[in-house]
Amino acid sequence: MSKKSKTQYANIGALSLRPMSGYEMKKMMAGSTNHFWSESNGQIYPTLAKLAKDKLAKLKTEMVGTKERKVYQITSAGRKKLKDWLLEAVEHYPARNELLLKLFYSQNISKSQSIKHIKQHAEDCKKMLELYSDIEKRLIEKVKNGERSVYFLVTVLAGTKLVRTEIDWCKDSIKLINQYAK
Amino acid sequence: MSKKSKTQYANIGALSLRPMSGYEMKKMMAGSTNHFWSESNGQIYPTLAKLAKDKLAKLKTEMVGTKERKVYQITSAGRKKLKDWLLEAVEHYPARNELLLKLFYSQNISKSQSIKHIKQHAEDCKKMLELYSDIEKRLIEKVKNGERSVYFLVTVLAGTKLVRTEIDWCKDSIKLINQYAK
DNA sequence: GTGGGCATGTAAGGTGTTACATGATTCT
DNA sequence: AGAATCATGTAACACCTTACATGCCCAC
Repeated sequence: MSKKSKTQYANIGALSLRPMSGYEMKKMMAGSTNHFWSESNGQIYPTLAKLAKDKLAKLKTEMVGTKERKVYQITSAGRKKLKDWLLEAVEHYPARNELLLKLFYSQNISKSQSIKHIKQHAEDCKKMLELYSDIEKRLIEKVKNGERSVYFLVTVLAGTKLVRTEIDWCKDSIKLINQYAK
Repeated sequence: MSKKSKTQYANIGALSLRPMSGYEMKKMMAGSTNHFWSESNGQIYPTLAKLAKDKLAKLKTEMVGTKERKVYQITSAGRKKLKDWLLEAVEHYPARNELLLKLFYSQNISKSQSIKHIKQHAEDCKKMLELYSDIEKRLIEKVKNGERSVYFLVTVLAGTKLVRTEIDWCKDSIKLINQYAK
């Protein structure tokens, strides 16, 4: 059996911020937890239904014209479940990184080819850094103004710090490869 | 359908270093690619068999006493397959990080509780840093002595740089949470 | 003699993605 | 009118891990 899924908790967590529909949850994840957690529709909708079945969330169907909109609201049992999980020790996922895997075996190709991948990665990181930096700035302001966003801030800080390091690593690696690879 | 698996390439890659049995490959991965790529027996053995079937590797069964030992050797078709993949653009995996997920929703618990997770993570990182640093030192020596290990070095460098950054981030985050969380 | 490392493999089962199906509403 | 967005959901399928099954060999 595989490692216990954390999807359920990611979804109760989202509902702990405010009541939401599946569609909104998807958007919300794409906009704020995307760099460390994201889920597809194939997970969100069934999980939300199960949450309601297990009384961890309460379903309220709103009508938008003739179209329904299913808004889920966390229950006290749901909050309890979330807290219990938050207190549990963090489990580690074996991370996979295809760039590093390719580099590890790059003796088999020319240095210009392997450097191309690294340069591309640096570009990608720079784009992400721009994005995260803006969010970071706004969150720092919010936190200083007394809003309770420290926890959002620390997750974004992880993003900015790590991509900055990756950009550094790209530079160092290119130098090393240029100097020492055949 | 899910993203195309890279398992096959990880295994041909390993065979590009030297002929190996499944058992050795497992050990080898645990010892050197573990921080960015690892595989279980349930993947390695069937993949190796398929590689032989597809003529990407050649199987030689050695006898150790009465016990067989299946050593796989990369073929030229295998090398070609590996090179083609090495030249392809890197695909990104959506990384999941349970610590960040927990922190994101940690308004729901006390700051001492959330800080506990971060401290634990810092400890874990420090252990990894020790481990990686040793390997890094040895590889730097090798590279300076003209051995072709630059590519191994850059992957280890990614490890050390990133965990160092994570340790920094832990410190910063603890401060921020202490100062601003309720 | 027994525990641990060597060595190969399979079965079961959960996880999660992609792609599809469907249709209303709103913006250009 | 047509495209984009809102909105919900399912089916098929690949992927990967865990756990098990099996048995030899060697050192203590």
